[in-house]
Amino acid sequence: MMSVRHGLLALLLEQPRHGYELRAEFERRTGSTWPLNVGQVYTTLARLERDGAVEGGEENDAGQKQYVLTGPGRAEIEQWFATPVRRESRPRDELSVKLALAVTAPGVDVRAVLQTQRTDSLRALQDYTRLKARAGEDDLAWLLVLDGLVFQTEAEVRWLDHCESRLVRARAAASPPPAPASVPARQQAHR
Amino acid sequence: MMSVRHGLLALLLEQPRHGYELRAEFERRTGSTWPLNVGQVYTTLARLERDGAVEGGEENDAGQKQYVLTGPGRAEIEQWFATPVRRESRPRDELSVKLALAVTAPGVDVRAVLQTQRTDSLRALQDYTRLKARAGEDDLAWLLVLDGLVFQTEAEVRWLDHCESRLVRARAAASPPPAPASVPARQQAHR
DNA sequence: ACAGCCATGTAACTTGTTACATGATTTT
DNA sequence: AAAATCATGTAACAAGTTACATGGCTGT
Repeated sequence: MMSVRHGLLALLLEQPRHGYELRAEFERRTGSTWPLNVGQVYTTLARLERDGAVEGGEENDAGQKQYVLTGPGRAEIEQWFATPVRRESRPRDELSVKLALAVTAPGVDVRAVLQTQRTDSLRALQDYTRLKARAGEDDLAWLLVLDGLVFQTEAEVRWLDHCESRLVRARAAASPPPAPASVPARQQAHR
Repeated sequence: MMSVRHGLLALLLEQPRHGYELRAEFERRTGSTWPLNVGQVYTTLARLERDGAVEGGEENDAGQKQYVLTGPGRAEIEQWFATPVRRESRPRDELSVKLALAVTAPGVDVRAVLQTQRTDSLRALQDYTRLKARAGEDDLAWLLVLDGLVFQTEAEVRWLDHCESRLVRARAAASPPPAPASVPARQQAHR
């Protein structure tokens, strides 16, 4: 995490900016996915100033309060860019947790959970494709983010399919003793 | 988010349990990825009790404080299973943000960022494969989680490659005017 | 006796997030 | 004049997370 904190630092690496401008830039780059509340920019800036990463003294020609990176702030953001994002440092994946617990929870239809999620993920995929068509060639950052969403969502759908087939195999192995090879037991087709 | 909260509720759906047991079960299902601090189980249980989702009155035969689901708690967890995890409700993806901002940040070598991340992701992929080999066939939940990590990480690597080629294309389009078709400019091969 | 696990909890903190208040400037 | 946008901020809270305190019980 700390995406917002580091995001703001990264924007300040380009030039001094004021709060409202930071929000606009941040949203322009990352697209309207994950909209950023303006209030959060100010709270985050206050925390950054508290930590000595930025300074927010001087005012603009207009009455706008400019924030500038300090030395430690520059070090922090450079460190961020130089360090890979590790999976252990990311928040727990809610979908993984859900499925891991759904497989043994009583009264929970895992197939239904999978199906609901797949439907929604496929719908999301369509949305992204539509957005990509509308996004111009110019906005490189936004295009990359969108591509990332597409890649992630495609992987999610593949994983859901994979879960389903693994579940089927697990149940086949669990409930009936190995069926005779000659009669390929007709699973009940519907429901 | 709320993975821990809902995770605990899901475990309580199976049977009443006490705090320490909840941690053990949670970690067993989701594997040692994202380890769960015991303290967090108790803070989360306190919040769940505050919200009327669980009740933690009775003590075990041993001196263990058992927690049980309440009606509203049951409703909440069933709602969780019935609702897909939407991308908008997930935390901002730190890697997406990083790359979106890296492409225009001055003095930041995007290729280096991509390369560092790719190296780490590939290493993670190896770790997961090793873990999968060691995990028994029995632990279905843990296997599914691991598969999820593999799918996610593979998608990430593909995305990083995709970003690199898009960057190359964008720079080719930006810096030199379209090269004559007859001389298929030999890109420098190494480094 | 000591190490180590079982077990429960609390204090303190971080980041993320929203709802609200307030005013200036610009557009309609 | 009214509506919208620019602009700054604060109060309050949610969820995650860790470090620490405390005690019982078990095996060596």
